Amino acid sequence: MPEGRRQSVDDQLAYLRKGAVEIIPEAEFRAKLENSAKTGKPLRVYLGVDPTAPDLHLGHTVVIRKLKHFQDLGHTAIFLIGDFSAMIGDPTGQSETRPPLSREQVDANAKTYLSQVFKILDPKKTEVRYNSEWLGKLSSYEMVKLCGKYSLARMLEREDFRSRLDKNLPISVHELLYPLLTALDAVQLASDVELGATEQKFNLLVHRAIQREYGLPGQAILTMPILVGLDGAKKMSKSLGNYVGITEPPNEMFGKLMSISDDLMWSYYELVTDFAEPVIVRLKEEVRTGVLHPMDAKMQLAHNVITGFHGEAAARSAQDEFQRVFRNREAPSSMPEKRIKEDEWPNFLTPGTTTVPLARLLYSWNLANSRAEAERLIRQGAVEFNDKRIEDPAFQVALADLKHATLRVGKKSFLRLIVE
RNA sequence: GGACGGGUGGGUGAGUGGCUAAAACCAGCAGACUGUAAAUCUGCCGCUCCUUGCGGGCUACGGAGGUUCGAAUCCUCCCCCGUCCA
Repeated sequence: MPEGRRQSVDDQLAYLRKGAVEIIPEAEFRAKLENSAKTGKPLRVYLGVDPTAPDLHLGHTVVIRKLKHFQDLGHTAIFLIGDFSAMIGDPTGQSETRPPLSREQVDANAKTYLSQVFKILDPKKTEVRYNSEWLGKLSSYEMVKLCGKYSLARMLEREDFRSRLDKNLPISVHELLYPLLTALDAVQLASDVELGATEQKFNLLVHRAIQREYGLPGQAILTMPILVGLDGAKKMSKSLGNYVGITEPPNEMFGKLMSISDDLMWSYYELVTDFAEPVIVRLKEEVRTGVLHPMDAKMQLAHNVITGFHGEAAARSAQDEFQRVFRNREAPSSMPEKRIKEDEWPNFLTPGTTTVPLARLLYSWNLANSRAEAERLIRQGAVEFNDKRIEDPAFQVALADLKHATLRVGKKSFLRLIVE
C-alpha cells in the first residue's frame, strides 16, 4: 500500500493490522489514528531493539516491517537502539540470566544493525535514537524514583519470572529493572505507539503504565507474532541455528527457505513478504486444490524474500542454481575454491609416501569439525572425491589426483581444489 | 549467619566403587525415500594416532586435593544454585 499519506483511518487500520496479533487498546489506537488524520500530525511510533548479536535475521524483520508500514503511511518511525539496556539484558524468554554484553560488543553490533535495518526502513525518514543518551546519565535518585512507580507483585506477574520462580531457578535483581529502564525510553520519546513481538507484551505494557506515571497519555501497543525458525518448532534465533540472516548470500537464503515445511511456509508469506492478504489466501487455496505445487509456492516465497534483500536478478539466479544443484543434482555452477601452493603439500603428506588421508583433508579444509567426524562422514557415504563416492575412512588421496579436484560433503558442501 | 537439597556430555536426565565415552529421550549429522520438503526408516553422534581394528592413547560427570589396584560414584576443603529459618 504505497503512498497512503491521506488514507482513510479504516484503510490505515486494515493495513496496519495485517499479521498483527494484538493492538492494545484497540479503541485508543483508532482514536490516535483519527486524531492524527485530523490534525495532520504524524504518530510517533517506535521499535526498540537491543543489539545483542551482530546480525539481523528474518525473525527480526517481522516487526521492523511493521514499523515500515507505519512509515509508509506517513507516520514517524523511530528506531531505538537499546545500547544501554543491552548491557542489562532483557529477561524475556530467557530461562536463565543473560551474560551481560560489553560496551564494545554493543557498539559494534549497533553499527551493523543500522545498516541492515535500512534495507527495510527508509533511512531518510527514520528517527534513530540510542537509549544510552538518557539512561546513561540517569542519577540514582531518579532510578529509585522510577522503581517506586511499579510494584514487585506486578513485576512478578510476568511469565518468565513466574516460571523461573516455580522451577527454583535464579532471578537476578537487575533483571527486574529492565522493563522499568526501557520504560524511560517510551517516556523520553513520548511515543504514541510501540511495536514489539508478542513476547515483549509485558515490557510494552509496563512502558505504557510508566508513561502515564510520568504524565503522558500512554502509548498504544501493537504486537507481532514470533517467526518460527527453519526447524518448524522453535522461534527463529541465531543460537539455535534455525535462522536466515538478512546479509546471507542469495543462494544460501534460497536453500534455507526451501527447507521449511509446507505448513510453515504460510506464516512466512504472512510475516516476511508484502503479498497482500487476499493473494496469500488465493495461493493457499490453489495449493490445497492441487492447482499449484507446494514446492512452486515455496519457490515463489523464497524468490520474493530474496528480491527484497538482494534484488530481482540475484533472486532469479539463486532460483536457477537451486534447481540445478538440488533438483537436477548437478554440481553447482560455482563452488568455493581452496587454493594451495604446491610447496605446502609436504605438511600433509604421510611420511615416506606421496599420499594424504582424505579424512585429514576434510578436516583441514573445514568440511568436517574433527578428523573423527571426517572419518564418520566418509564411512556413512557422505563424501565424494572427484564425483566418486568414497567409503573407506582410511582412503588415501594421491598427490597427483589433487590438482583440480572437487570434493563434496553431504548435500550442501562443495569445494574445488586449485593447486598452484 | 544456620539447616537442608542440588551441580553429569548441546539440552532434559539415569547412574551410588570396576562390565561406563557414561542409560534413555530431545537436538544435531549422514544415508535411503522425496519436492534438498515434512513425516518415516537406517546408521552415527568426545578428541587424537595409526597398521581403520569389536585397535592404541588422551580428555570428560562444578573446582582442587585425598582414599583405592580401580572413583561420576567414598573422604576433605572450596565455588555456584535453590528452599526454609534469621
